[in-house]
This record gives sequence, C-alpha cells and structure tokens, in this order.
Amino acid sequence: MNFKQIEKKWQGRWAESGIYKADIKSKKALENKHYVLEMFAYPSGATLHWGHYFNYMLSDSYARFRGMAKNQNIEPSKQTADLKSQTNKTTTSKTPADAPTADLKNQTTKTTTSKTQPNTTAELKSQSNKLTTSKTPADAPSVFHPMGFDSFGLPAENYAIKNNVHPRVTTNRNIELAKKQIDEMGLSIDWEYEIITSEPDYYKWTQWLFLQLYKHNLAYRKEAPVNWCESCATVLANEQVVSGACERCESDVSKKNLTQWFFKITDYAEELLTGLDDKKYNLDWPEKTKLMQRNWIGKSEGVELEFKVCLVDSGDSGDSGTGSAKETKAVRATNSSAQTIKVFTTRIDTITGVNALILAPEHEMVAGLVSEKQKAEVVKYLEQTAKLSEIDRQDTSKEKTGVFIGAYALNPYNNIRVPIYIADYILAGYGTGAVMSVPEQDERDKAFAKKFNLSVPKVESVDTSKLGVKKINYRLRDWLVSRQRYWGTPIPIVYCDLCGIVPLSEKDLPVLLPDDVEFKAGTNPLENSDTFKNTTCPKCKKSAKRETDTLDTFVCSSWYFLRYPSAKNNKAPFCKTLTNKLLPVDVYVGGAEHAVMHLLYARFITKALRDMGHLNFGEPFKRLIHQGIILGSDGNKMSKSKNNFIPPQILLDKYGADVFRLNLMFAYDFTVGGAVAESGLSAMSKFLEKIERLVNMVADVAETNTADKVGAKASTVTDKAAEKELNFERHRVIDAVTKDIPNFAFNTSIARMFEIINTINKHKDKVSAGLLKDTVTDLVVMLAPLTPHFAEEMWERLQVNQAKGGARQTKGGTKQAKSSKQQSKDLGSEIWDKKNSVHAQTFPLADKAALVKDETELAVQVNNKIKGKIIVSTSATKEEIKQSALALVAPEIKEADVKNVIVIPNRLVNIVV
RNA sequence: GCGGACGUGGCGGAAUGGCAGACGCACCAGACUUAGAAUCUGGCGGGAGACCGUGGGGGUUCAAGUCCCCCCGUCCGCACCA
Repeated sequence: MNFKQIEKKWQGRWAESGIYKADIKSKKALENKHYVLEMFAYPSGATLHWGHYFNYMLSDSYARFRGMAKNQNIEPSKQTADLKSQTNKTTTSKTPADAPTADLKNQTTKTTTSKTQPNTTAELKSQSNKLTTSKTPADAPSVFHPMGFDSFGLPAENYAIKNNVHPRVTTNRNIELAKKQIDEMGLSIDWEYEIITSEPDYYKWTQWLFLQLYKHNLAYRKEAPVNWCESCATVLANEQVVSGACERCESDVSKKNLTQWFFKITDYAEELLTGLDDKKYNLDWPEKTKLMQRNWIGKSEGVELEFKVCLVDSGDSGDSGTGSAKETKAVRATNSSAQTIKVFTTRIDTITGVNALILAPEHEMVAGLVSEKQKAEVVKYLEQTAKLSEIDRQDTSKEKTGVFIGAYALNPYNNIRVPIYIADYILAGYGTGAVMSVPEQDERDKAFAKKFNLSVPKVESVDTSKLGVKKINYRLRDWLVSRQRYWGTPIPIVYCDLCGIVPLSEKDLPVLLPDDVEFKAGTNPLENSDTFKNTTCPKCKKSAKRETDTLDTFVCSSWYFLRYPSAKNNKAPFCKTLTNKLLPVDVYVGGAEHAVMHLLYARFITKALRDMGHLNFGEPFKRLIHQGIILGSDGNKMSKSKNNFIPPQILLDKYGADVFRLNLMFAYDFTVGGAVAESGLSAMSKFLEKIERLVNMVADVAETNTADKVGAKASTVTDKAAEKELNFERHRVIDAVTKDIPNFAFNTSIARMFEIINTINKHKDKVSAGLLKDTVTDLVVMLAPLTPHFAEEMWERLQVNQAKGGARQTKGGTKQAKSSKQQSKDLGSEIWDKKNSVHAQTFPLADKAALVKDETELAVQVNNKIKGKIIVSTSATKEEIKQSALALVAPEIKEADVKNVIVIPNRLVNIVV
C-alpha cells in the first residue's frame, strides 16, 4: 500500500471539507467540551524534534478518540504515585459530574439475568441494538484542539546577528516549515485558532497582561543582584539557571546588580503550593512534577528573631576575630547598641548552641558594622566573593570561607556575646540573609566552626516558645521578567524625568518592535534605536524614554492557553465568558523540562487574573501528562555529535505518517519513551497491510452479494461457537481499547487490535459474512484515531463496496445506515462530504451482553503450584467450583489433608494441604 | 548530600495481590514457490527432568513482579534554603 499517497489524498479532502473546524461557540458544545492542548513549539530553523512528533501525534490520537467516543464515564486512572492506595477508596465516589450515570451496569445485569443467551449473529445483533438504543449514552464531547507557535526568543536574534536577517523573516519562514511538518503528521488541528506570540495581535495582549499586573502591584522594578548570562547578554530568571549555568546555552551565570522588572509570584507562593493538592481542583498531575514544584516553592516554617549588635571598643581583646570559646562565654552584655540583626531559623530550640552570627557577604549591614581593624580583610573577601561564578560559589564540596567583621551580637536568650562573620555559604536572598550558627546541630555550621576554630556550645533543652516571631519563608523568588534583548514583547513602560515610571494606557498598545535596528553582538538593538527609545510621556506629554528591555518569552507562554478560544479577538485578550466555559484545559501534554518554569508561571498568571476578576478558575491544567524521550538507536540521548541522531522526518517520509505514528504508539510507554528501532516501523506497515487484506475480503462480499460466506471454504457450515467467540473477542477488544486510550496506553490498545486480527483470521472460514464485516468495520473505526488517513481509506472502501452491492448489513448498533444520496456522492467522490468521514463516526461501543461467557477456565493450584485446569459454568457457586477442583486433584490429594480451599471466581482455586 | 522514579526473555514491552512474559520484533521449523520476497501455520525464559525463574537479601499473605524493611544498580530532579 502506498501510504504516502493516501495521506496526501485525505489531507486534501480534510482541508477542503473543513472537517476539523472546532465547535466551541454553541451551547451544546460548551456544555460538553474537552480541551486538549499540547505545549506549543518554538519554531527553530531546524525541523521538528522527536519530542514534537511523539507529543503531537499521540495527543492528536487522544483528541480524536475523545471526539468519537460516546459513553465516556471511562475516566483515566490517576497517575499519582500513591494511586494504588487511593484508588480503592475514591473510585466509587469519583464519578465526574458530566458523565452519564452507570446505565451500562444496569443493562448488563438485565441481560445476564435473562436466561436466553443469543445463539446467532442476528440475535446478537438485535440484542445489541436494543441495548444501545434503549438508553442513549452521552454524546462524545466537542473537542477543542488548537495549535500555535512560541515564536519570540534568542535563537532568531542570534541568527540575525550572524547572518543579518531580521528575526521576523526567519521566524515566519520557520513557522511555515513547522506548519508544513505538522500538517504532514495529519493532525486534527483547527488553524482558525492559531496563535503566534511574536505577532502584534498577540503581544499586544501580553503587554496588556503586564499592565494588569502592574496595576495590581504584581509587577515592580527594583535593583537586585540578578543572574547574568554573558553569552546571551541578558539576565535570567532563577528558574532558568540550572546548577549555576544558563538553561539555554549552558555557560556560567554570574551575579550583577541591575534594576529589573519582576513579577510578584511570591505573593502566590502559598496558593501555588496548596493548589497542587487542593480537592477543589483535584489536579491529575504526575506526582513527580508536583513534588518538583513543592521543592521549588520550598516552604519552611520557623522563627525570626533579633540579635542586638554589641559595640566593641577599639582595642577590645575580642577583636581578634577568632572569637574562641572561652572568650565569648566570659563576656556578657554590657554595651549593646540600638542596632539589631534579624535572623531566620527553623530550629529556635537550639538557641543555646549559637556560637556566631553569620551574614551573607551582600548583607546590607556589613558596611556599617565592620571595624576599622577588620576593614581591609572584609573588603578583600567581598571582592573575592564577587568574582566567583555561581557555580563555584554553590560548590558544596569546597572548604568553607568567611571573615570576622570585628563586631559582636548578643544572643537574645542568654545575652552571651557572639562574633559576627560574613561567609559566602549564606545566601543574601533567603530569609534575612543572616543565620545563627549552631555547629552542634548543623553540618555546615560545624564545618565553619572547625575551619575558624570557633567554640561549639552545647545545645540545652530550654523553653524558647516566647522568643522571636513565627515566620514562614519560601525559597521561591519573584520572577525576573526583563531581558536585554530585541526579539521579545516590548515592556509598555515609559520613563519620564517629571512623572517617573509611567505605564502606557491600554489604548496605546501594542508597543511595536521597531524595524530600523541593527543587530550586533552584546548590545540590545532597542537601546540603539532612537525612533523606538524616544517618545513622549503619556502623562505630561514631554519627551521621555521607553523601556528598552523586553519580556521573558515565558511571559508569552504563561497565558497562551487562555487566548486560543479567542485567537482572533482584537478587542480583548480573551472572551471572558468563553474562556470560563472552555477552560481549564482538560488534558495538557508536554515535556517534563517545564516542571518549574512554564507550568509554575502559567499557574501564577491564572491565579492572578482570577483575583483581578478576569477568570473564574484558579488552576489552568486539570490533567498533565509528560511524554517520554525518544533516544538514539544506541539507547543514548540523541545528539548530532554522538552520531546516533536520526531525523524523524526521514522515517516519516519513508514509511508514511500513519505507520510512523503507530510505531511511536506501539513501541513505547508514552510517558517513558525509549530507543528508536526501525524494525518497529516495518512491523507496523505489516499490521496495516493485514488489516487492508481483511477489509478487501469483507468489502468483496458486499460487492458480489452472492454468498453469505467469505473465503475459499465458503461452503463450511457456520460454526456457532466460533461466532460467539469472535463476537466475544470483538467486544472485549472494543472494551479494552476504550479504556486504554484515555490513559494514553496506545501500546496495549494496538496489542488488542493485533489480537482481534488473529481471531478473525482463525475464524474467518467459520463465521457469517455479516459478523465478519461488522468486526472488520469496528476495527477500522477503532483505528481512526490512531491512523487517521489509513482508516479513512479503509472506511471509504467499505462504504463504496457496500453502496455497489446494496446496503445489506445492518450495523452492529453503532453506525448509521446511509441514505442513497450519500452513497452516490461517495461513488462520484468529486465532492466528499465530511459526514462520510470515518472520523465522523461513533467509536464502537462494547456490547456487555457479548462479553458474558457461559464457562470459564480456572487454574487449580495445590499449595500454589499449578496442577491443572477446570472449566466451570460462569453461574457455578463457589462450593461447586471447589468440588470440581477437588475432584481434579483427588488422585493426589486426600480429602482429609485439605486445610483450606480458596476460590477466586474467574481466576483460580488454591487448595492448601 | 537530600528527594523521587525505575530494575521482568535476545530486544521493545504486558500483567485491578490471583495461571509471569499479553502483543510485537528477532530467531527456528513447516506450507506455498524453480528460487527468493511476500503471505500463512506452528514453536520460541532456563532445565533432559523433578523443578527454577521478575537486580540481591529478609518479611507480610493461602497467594508477591506487584505490599513492607534493608542492600545494590540505573535514570531524573534539587543542591550550602539556615
């Protein structure tokens, strides 16, 4: 089969017919919606990565399935690590509000209690029709599945510097390229809702977002030591610094004092933490990702207390800097000053073990406290520290360093005088930037005390309940959002000599990126653009300067999921009513690398907008799934330098999009990934060709319309047992696949399909053509989400042949017979109606009646060793099962020796002797 | 160092505490074929066998790949957060 050819054909028809147009406006659609979202791509010049294909193709299959499958009270099993213990407790109560009631259960009991078991296909069919029509299951939801591009960012600008091409040019070119590749995948995307973050009609609203945050005191400007990446020539947020190095270019990051814009994410620290486990949201996220966010937020509860600074007369013997044990003990409070140093500790109970106060070198009081004698040494240390890269400073293996500053403080509990040091292992940004050193209890303080030969006072058990004030500290810092680069969203702020910092008003947006700029390494083009920089103050109309920094691209992606439904709206960032109905996102799929960046920012922005009254929900992503990583054929991470890099589109070109997608589904656990193996692709080609042969076989029957049998042995008498078994397998597979796909368990879904193929081949000569055709038809419809083009082609083949031969077969209750008008359209095929698409069909519904077996096979064990098998009626009582099991082992086992018999219906019998 | 996940045939991978290895790949044998390819059928953890087998050692249970404890290994995240 020429997969590439049929893919082209169907992609063309889909585009012409507008089959993927999303319905998100009708009342009905909004009442039963399902928002499926994949993290959008950065359009780099290179082709898309394996991760994109893996994510987009499989998420698309999920979305397609959701749009086809009725009766979706089949909810995904939760992915949390502690799931197993939870499941038993919660599943019964966890029926989603919009899910249909447990009709099926009632139906099943109804049919099983009725004594007459169906014997022929016709009976089976009529019964299944009754079942499915008597109570109509809920309709499949209206699926919203948009796509866009995260198109601001450094690579385009760096390329501009090197090759003198404007970032807009390369970006647009790259978007075209990426879109072409996405279209080749055959995704069910409605491009009407496309978002491109570097377009003014999008970044205008990113600027709006900035102004909202500014208005609500969540955006502010301050001077602070910030992370500076020399090679990217810009500052970075804490989240973008990975072990002291730049997340993007991996070069060392240093600290620089700069005035920068921050978003006050710390205001939401507590809610960002509690929201992860809040029953109200019931987030279905990987436990690992939740944990990473928890750790990143880093809540710790303790006490903040003040140490009075103790002035020292010059010539005081304590000014030696050693602050040895005997000395400190001897000196009690005599001459305390008004100054105090605040300290945060989680171990206030160790207050009696304090031997020193240690401040961060950057602590603001250092300059004021340092004694004349120590000044030179302190200055030298400060210089040394400033020179260290973050990577060196954070190296825990290096020896502790520090210096005595020539001042003392008084322990507020017992007034014992302790020396004050500065040391680079104390972080300026955490707590108060000062700690009480307790060497007996703290490893780091112990190392410090050892290095400087300080005393190690004993920690005594004392009442510390009245000391200091209770305080909660978070590791999370405010989000540094300004970047000294061109290719980003301009910050809508003007600096006026008279009015100060002036935000633009909404009507003046967007602040457009100027085109008359020069791209040079190490400089911000906006800084050198006079037309951009020089403006007038919105308040006083006098000349003023624009902010030349742009926003971190993570700001663009922190709200894009809100924009999709309103992508074309030029009056507001998003339509409040629509967004409140369509969101939160039901399933969000993307890489785990965003666990503490994008995913945290998006949650923060959602909460902030909610508090401003723009949204009525507090968490943007209900369910989160991370796709695994596709590795090189050697099992290592793919990289061009390692020579194990296989570009995905080479294999896609060779095998076609459907086979390619199928291989991604079958060869890996979606959340794990694994090594690329081409053998898997040819296996998938064979799989589809097998199905094609089955389709041709049953399509022929309808065409000739002569016999009710298929195959060479057409004369064989229909075998009722075989029919029953095939029908059982058919519905067992439907049932399993319907449960597996919502869990992204595509590998086992395909395994079930292999099984039904095997069963069909085993029984094809013994069963009626009608059942055979229905089974193959179900298989084709089940395949529609997984191989959209191939299923379409097979579906057409089935329909066309059916039309030629006349519509003889009534469908197994899941598909509608077509009018003769529609059939003639099929045959003409010039105008293809999207209603005739396999994707417009309902996913087969498992007929529970067909899943009832008369007999089951049980294993019989004696002391856990398998001794044999028995076949018992499904209606047999435990006692009857026990008796037949004992009968089986009677030759070996004496009745008197039997201590216990455990009967597990449908599984096994264990006889304990 | 701290935290988390994982460890099952030659390979990818299946198994609500209940017959380990579903399904596929590779391999072997047979059918068809002059032959090959394709296709179809059968076999395929180890062992001649009793039996032994889910990284190793203990435990709970009638029953453990699955639950608990210790150890080893791999991967990931955080890393002086007081």
